[in-house]
This record gives sequence, C-alpha cells and structure tokens, in this order.
Amino acid sequence: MPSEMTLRDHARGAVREEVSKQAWMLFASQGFEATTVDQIAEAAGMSRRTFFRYFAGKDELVLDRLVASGQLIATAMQERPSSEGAWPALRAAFQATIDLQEAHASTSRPLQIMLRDEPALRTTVEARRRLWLELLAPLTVERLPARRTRSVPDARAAAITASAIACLEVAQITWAEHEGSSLTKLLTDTMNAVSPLP
Amino acid sequence: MPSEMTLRDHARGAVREEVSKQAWMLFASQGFEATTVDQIAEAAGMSRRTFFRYFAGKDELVLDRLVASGQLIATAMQERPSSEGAWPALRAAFQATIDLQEAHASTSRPLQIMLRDEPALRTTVEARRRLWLELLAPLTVERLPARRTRSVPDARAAAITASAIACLEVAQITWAEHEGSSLTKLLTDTMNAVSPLP
DNA sequence: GACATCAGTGGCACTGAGTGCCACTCGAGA
DNA sequence: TCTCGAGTGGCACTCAGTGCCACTGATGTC
Repeated sequence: MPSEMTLRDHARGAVREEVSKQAWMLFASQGFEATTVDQIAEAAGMSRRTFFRYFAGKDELVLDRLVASGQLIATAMQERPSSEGAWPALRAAFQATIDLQEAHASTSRPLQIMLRDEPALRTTVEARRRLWLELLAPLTVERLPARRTRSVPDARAAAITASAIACLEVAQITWAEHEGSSLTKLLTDTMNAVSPLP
Repeated sequence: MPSEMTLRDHARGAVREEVSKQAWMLFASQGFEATTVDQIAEAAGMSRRTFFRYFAGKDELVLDRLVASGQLIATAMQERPSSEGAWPALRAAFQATIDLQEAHASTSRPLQIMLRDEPALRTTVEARRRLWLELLAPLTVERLPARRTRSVPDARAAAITASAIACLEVAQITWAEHEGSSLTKLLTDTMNAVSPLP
C-alpha cells in the first residue's frame, strides 16, 4: 500500500521538519556545540530517546541541508550537454546552488561560518565532501577522454570532481567572510585559477 | 634555562612516543573506533586521566602522523625555485611524502584505508586538510601572477592549494586500494587531469 | 464488541569521550 | 628540613549515543 507508506513518511517528514526548525533556532542563538540534544528534544516537545529515532545525531540536522545541495548539483550536471567537458560542466552545475545561496545570503552565510568555526562540525564537512564526490564523480567520468591503457586504476574523475568541490568550498567560505562579494564571481575566479576554462 | 626546558620536553616526547606506539598496535589489531582510551592508557601503563594530559584525544594519535607529512611538504615547497609556478611546485613538493609512503607501504596503506573507513576519523581527515591548507596556501600565493584589481578578495591561492591537496588525497587512496599501483604515477595522473603541467 | 498487532514513544541503565577538581608523590632548590 | 611545582591518579560530572523493555493508540480481524 503506497498511500499508507507515504502517509507515514509524510508524518515523519513533518516531525523532522519541526525538530529541524527548533534546532536551527537554538544553533543560531547558542552555536552548534553548545546546544545539547536534550535542549533540542525539549524544544521540539519530545524525549531525548525519540530524537535519536528521527536523527542519527545532532550532525544530521546540519547534513540534511547539505545533501539537498548535492542532489541539486547532480541534477543540474545531468542536464548539461554531454559534449561539454568535465570542468565547465561542473562549473555550470554549481551555479544551481550558488544562485540559491546568494538569494538566501542571510541564512547561507552564517551556515558557512558555522561549518568553518565549529570543531564539532568537521565530521559533517567531511561527510558532505564524500557524499558530493560520490554523487558527482560518476557524472564526471562520462565527460573524460577515453584512456588507452585500461589495466591501471583511473583516478582522474575523482581528482577533477574533488578539485572542483574544493574550489566551490573555498569560494563559499570567502564569500561568507566578505560582505559585499559575489559568490558567482568568486567561483569563476577559483575554478579559472585551477584550470582555465576552455 | 633552555636545557631544563628541553629536558622536560624530551621526557614528554618520549612518553608520547611510547603511548603512540602502544596505541598503534591496538589500532592495527582492533581498529580505531573499537579501541578505547582505557585500553591505550592501560597498555601504556598510565591512568586514563593522564592520557588526556598528553593527547587531546584519541584523534591526536592519528593526526600526529599527518602533521609531520604536512611540514615535510611545506619544507620541500620552500626549496623549489621561486620561478616555478604554483601547480608544478606543489606537485614537486608532494614527492617528499610520496617517496616516504612508497618506502613504507606496509604501514602507509593501512593508514590510508583506516582514514577512509573509520567514521570516527572524519574529524581527523578534515583537520589534516585544514592544517595543510594553512601551511601551503601562503607558499602558493607567492607563485601566482599579480592581480590588477586589489579590492576584491583573492581566493586563488586557497583554491589551487586545496585542489592540489584533493589530488594528493585521491591518489593516495587509489594507491592504497590497488596493490601493484605506483603512487608517483597516480599523483602525476590526477594533477595532470585537473590542470596539465606546463 | 473483544482481541491481536505493530509503530511510535518514553524511561532507564549502560558505555565511552572528555573535563574539572582535589590530593598525593617526588625531586630540585632554599 | 622545608617548600615549591610538575606530574600523576582518582573521583565525579556532562554529554553523545545505544539497547532493552514497557506503555499507548490506531488499525484490522474474528
């Protein structure tokens, strides 16, 4: 019965949404590490134990936002013409998140700063990187010139994807640090500096 | 009195060395997460409380190895001719660690695999990246063409350095996964794929 | 209408990381 | 001999995360 399943899922989604909302209010006022699970659970009107049935940990509240961006980028990349090279396609795909972030700068900037400054979120930053790499590397490999030698392991797609993600991260944090800056321009700068777009 | 200070430091260093040695034996046999601080402290013949006076946490035992590599790379980069561009200089500087790792493959490979597979070490992986970026970005910026516009934030050095580190990481993990592979060759491949060396 | 089922929930107790505080020891120097 | 200070150990605490069990309430069945 798909309707029943989606009903439960909707309920579950609504609860997650509410918990997330309360948690982000606490994060904004106290910071991430200083906010305890007990506080979040209490604010959301549930027990500590139940919180852990909705989220694997505090981290997941932050990671949730980052997976959405990753999927957005992956979708955008799939829509690029297949003739386009890997680097330009990644640059273009990133524009999807970039636009969203610039439109919601007042929430995006503090998130970036939080990801930079909270030691407890280093796990999450690394998790984001792995997830995005997993999502985007398969889309990158299709845009690479074929290789003559076949037996040797091919690390090119992972390297290009990881480098592009690194450029995006640097652009994002620089943008968050400088009030008047343009994220679009910064990303163009960073990616051009690493490998000039053809 | 510098001699007294170094005496104490030597003693402290020796203790750290011994604790580290015991810890790595436990990590190798049980894995990182499954090894508790109590076990390490007991193996090293000290109390749990004292362990935390030598290391900020279990992580630091792993990070210790990685900071050494970072410093090695930074030193190697400083010795490159100043006329050399950023990307080739980074490539050449990485060779210092690479050589060491290939020489001690039997310990380096398991370390790489551990960094990949142990969720508890994601913090450490991210810490390494930040440390290396902090160490190498200032050396990269000197090798960049000057900019005309001065007011805009310049993220190029960070982007190039972070991308190069990403290439190194991808090369290292691919090398660890494939028994017969050459780390030197893999690094050349990854860095060439991102930005062909001039 | 009584009953069984099952997901969601809460409480409790536990492990393990990490921290603060206090007391003890032991060697160097006054 | 006394004192000072570093190193150490023990104790108690906070907080994250997990396993187990009991309760509740809605749903479906006989």
